[in-house]
Formats: sequence, C-alpha cells, structure tokens
Amino acid sequence: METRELRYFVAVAEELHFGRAAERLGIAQPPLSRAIQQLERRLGVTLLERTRRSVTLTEAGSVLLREGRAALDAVDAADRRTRRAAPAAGPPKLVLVTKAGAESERLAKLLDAYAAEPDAAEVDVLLCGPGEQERLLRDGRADVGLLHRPFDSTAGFDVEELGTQGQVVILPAGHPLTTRPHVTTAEVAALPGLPLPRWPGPDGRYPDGPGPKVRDNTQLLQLIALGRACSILPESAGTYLADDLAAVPVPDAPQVTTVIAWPPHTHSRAVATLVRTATRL
Amino acid sequence: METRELRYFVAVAEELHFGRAAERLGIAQPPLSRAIQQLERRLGVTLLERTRRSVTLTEAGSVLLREGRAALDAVDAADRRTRRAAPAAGPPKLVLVTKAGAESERLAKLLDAYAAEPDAAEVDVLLCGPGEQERLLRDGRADVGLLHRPFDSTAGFDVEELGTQGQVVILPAGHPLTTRPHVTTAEVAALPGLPLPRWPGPDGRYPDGPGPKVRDNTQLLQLIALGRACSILPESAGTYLADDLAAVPVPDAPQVTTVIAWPPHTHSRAVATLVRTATRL
DNA sequence: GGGCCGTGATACCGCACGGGTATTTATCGG
DNA sequence: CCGATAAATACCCGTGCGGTATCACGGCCC
Repeated sequence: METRELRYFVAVAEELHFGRAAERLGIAQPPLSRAIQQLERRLGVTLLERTRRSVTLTEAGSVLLREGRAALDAVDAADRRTRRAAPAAGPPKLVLVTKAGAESERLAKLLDAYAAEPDAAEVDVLLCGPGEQERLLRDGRADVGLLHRPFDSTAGFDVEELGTQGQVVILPAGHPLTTRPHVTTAEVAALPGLPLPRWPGPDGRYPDGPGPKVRDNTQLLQLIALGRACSILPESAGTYLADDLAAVPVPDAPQVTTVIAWPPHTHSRAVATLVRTATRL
Repeated sequence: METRELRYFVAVAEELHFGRAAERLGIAQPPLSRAIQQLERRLGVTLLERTRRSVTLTEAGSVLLREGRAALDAVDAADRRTRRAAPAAGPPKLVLVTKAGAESERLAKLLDAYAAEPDAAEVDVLLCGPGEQERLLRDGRADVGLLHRPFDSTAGFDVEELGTQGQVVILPAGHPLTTRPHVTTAEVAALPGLPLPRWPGPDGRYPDGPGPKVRDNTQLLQLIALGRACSILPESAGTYLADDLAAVPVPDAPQVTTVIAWPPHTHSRAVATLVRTATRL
C-alpha cells in the first residue's frame, strides 16, 4: 500500500464525497475514483458503500481510516524528523507543545530550569487548542508535550506524571455563586444562562448543543466575562484571573493529572534531559 | 514520501550494500541507486555516506531508518487490520502472541476463562522468539501479547500488569548447585563450563561472546540438559521441567513483571474483553 | 605496479500507470 | 418526467519506474 493511496482514501473517507475530496487533493475526480477502486481491488475489501447519492464507510473502511491516519502520521514524522536531523538544519532544537493558556507557571519554571542544564537545546514552545497536541507529537511536529489527563489521551506515548490538581469553575465576577466556598458539577451544569461552551472535535466540527462555540482560552475567558458561559478548568487556570472573572472550587470534578509525554522510542538526549528536569521540579 | 521509497531505503540501510539490498527487494541495482538519490534530493538530506568501497549511515540516515521502520510497520498494520475487518475474512479472530515456552499455565487459564465469556472470539496463539512480539503487535500481525518486563519493551503500547515473579537458574539435573536453596547472579555468571547462551538481536545476528547460540526455548533447555549452558529464567519457566533439568531460585535477579499489552487506539471489543479477563485471573 | 574484481553511478529505452478531459449512467427531487 | 448531481467509464497523454548495458573508481592480489 502506497502513502498516496492512503492519502486519497483518508481524504474520501473524511469528506464522504469524491468531488470534494479530489478538490482537496488537487486532482480531478475520475483518477480519484479509480485509485480507490484499485485500492479496494488490491486489498480485496470493500471500503466504501456508494449509493448513487451518498458515500458511507464500511466496517473495514473505518478501520482503514483510523489505521491509515496513524500510518500517515508516522510517515510524516519520519520525514520531519529526518529533515531536522540533517546537519544543515542547524543545532538540534526541541519543540514542546502544550495547551494554550494552561500550565503557564509550571511551563515557565520548566523552561528556566531546563535552560540552566549544561547541554540544554533551544526550546520552541508551541501552543495549540485542545486535542491537537497528540497529533503534533505523533506526526513529528513536536518532540514533547504537557498533557492533562483525563482530557488528553496519552495512548501510545511514554509518559511521566508531574502532579495532580483539582478543578474550579470560572464565573463572571459578581455572580451569586462566587460567594460560595465550593460548588458541585451538578450546580454548574444547571446554571441558568451560563451553559458550558462547545469545543471543536478532532475533525474541526462542533458538537450540537446549547453552549457557545469556542476555539481557545482567550475566547473562552472573554465569553465568561461577558456572562455568556462558564467553564470548569484545572485550578492552575484560575490562579491569575482578570478582575472580571472569579474561580470557585468544584471538589467533585475529577482530578486533573499533568503529564509530560513524548513519542516512544525517542532517542534524544535533549528530550531525556527535559523530562528529567520536569520530574525534578 | 512514498512507502516504496521507505522500503528501499530501509533495505539499503540494513544491508549497507546496494547490490544485496536490490536483490532482497527483487529489483535491479541501478533503479535502487536512483531511488535513493531521488529520496535524498527530495528530503534535501544526505542519508548515506558512500565511499567506493563501503556504505555507512549518516546521523539523519539513522533517524530515517528508525522512523521509517516504525512508519512501515504502521502501514503494514493498516493493511492487515483492514483485510481482517472485511466481512469475507469471517468472524473476527484474535491473535495473541507470547514468548514460546513462557507463561504456559497463565496462558491456559486465560484462554479457558476467555472462552467462557459470552462474546468470546476465536483466539489464535502465536509463539515467537524473544524480541519479536513487539514487532508483531506493531505491524498488525498480532492483536495482543503477553510480555515480560524488563526483557520486553512496552514502549508505545497500552498495558495492564498481570503479576510479578522472581527468577530461577535452570541447571542440568545433578549439578552441584542444585542442592543449594538459592544462588546469586554472580555465582551463575561464574559457573565454569556453563556459560549463559546468546540470543539473536532484532537484526537476527548474535552478539559476540562465549555462550552457545540459541533460537528458542527447546534448544535452550536441550543445551542445558546436555551440560553446555545454563540460563536464568522467570520462575514460571521452571515449574514443569523434564527430569534432566533442575531450577534454583536466584533472589538477587530482577523481578519479572508479566503484562498484557496491545496497540494503542485499539477499538476492539474482543481485545477489551480478553484484557479484562486477564486482569481478573 | 598492473590487471582484476567488486561496487555504485550513469546512459538509455520501453512500458505501465497516474492524471486529465469528455462522456455516460443512475438516482433523487420537484 | 425532466433536470441536477455525483460517481463511473472511455480514452489519451506524459511521467517515471524498472530493466539492460556500460562506466568509473578503489582495493587487492600476485
């Protein structure tokens, strides 16, 4: 199976539409149809059920979509890591990825402590939305990440735990609940006029529901300040709040574990040092 | 990057010889030379240092060898898992891999218990040499495996611990040490005429050293019975020994942890049930 | 030191296959 | 029943992969 075929199939499986998939791939529709047919013939498996009006994935198709994405990520990782290992790419750098707006104090301390190490490499920090970090680690755009269980999946990575924390609800300043010492998740879910916001899924689409759509932490905090939403976040997100926001502990929300994660089989002195530094903080 | 290019590069990197690599790939040498040149040009990276007499890997080449193998395994896994998910492949089967000669009682109990589950799938058991299991799990030939830490690497897999055990030294029956209640690793290493055997590495080659070469457990036990070697193995390997062998505990050898491991992101009811069954034994 | 072997690179050729355009076919909606 | 939509089919062209023949160069042996 060639990566070209995999890319084609993944595009069709995601769009469920040959025309749009072809456009996305920058080729015409007929060659795409042929390529998929050929892939199905070579595998001996029907991947797509086409009625004249719609395209759906078969069971085997779903498997190939999931496995194919993983395989393409691995190929991309091989490409990127090889380029970066070239002498012309300069001294080795380290790309650390974390969720925008989270872990700022821990991150600052970590970067300082790491920079003090004798053989420290330069560290690029990549901030991204929720759910994107795993992808970046898998396809080689990042070397190491700070993740938060149970929100982020650490499946397939090597991991060290760095600490746990409770969660708080972020509310507009002056909201009645802000006088309380703590609240429950049930109370938060039932707050009139302050729905929990919706985050985009891995496919970039938003789930259905009442809450406003948000893409990053800034948007979220702004919406809360405006009294249009509230949100349950790890304590560390509630330490430095603007005056128009307030945090109240939610003891019955699940504990959040911060972990440092990196792809397995990483043979990088820099990653090892960074992880060691992080666990010693 | 196409998988064809990756396969070609991995072959050359492993053989460090264009002619042999071409033969292994079933193509002529000139197209292979060209393909590698083209790959280097497209990546903008020198992967191989060729003097007229020898081929060696550059730093970037080693990275691509490691990452490329992983990527090819992922592609192979996608292929195999897709074929097996096809309706024509019959009802879903489960392939369980473990080291030949190890864990026989635990394995028997597990298979019995699993077969009693209401939605049990048929289980194929694959026995293989040390160090091969990880490969089989990564490239999709197996769904789940029984591994032994610290011997087997569990990097990149999801894992549940099943138990720990000490280790014993297997000796020819009648050997003086067999009268002792326990021995030390140092004593075992120094046994005159009974060297520890050599196992093949991942590349199929044997490390240098005095011990005899062995490929599997049967060979090993036969060599020990013949008085040509001895070996330190987990207790469970010493429970059912032939009359011509004896086991003595080695308390200072590291504890062995048996784990059940499976590829991350597995969405298989059968694997989940098997893992649950295993943890409950 | 000269010839030879081993080995990777180059030159050149043919064909398979990937991609494009034009057209057909089938199905759903009105 | 017709038109719109979307996938499949027909056909053509060019790229690029693979093969054979050959070259260039380094080491080795006598």
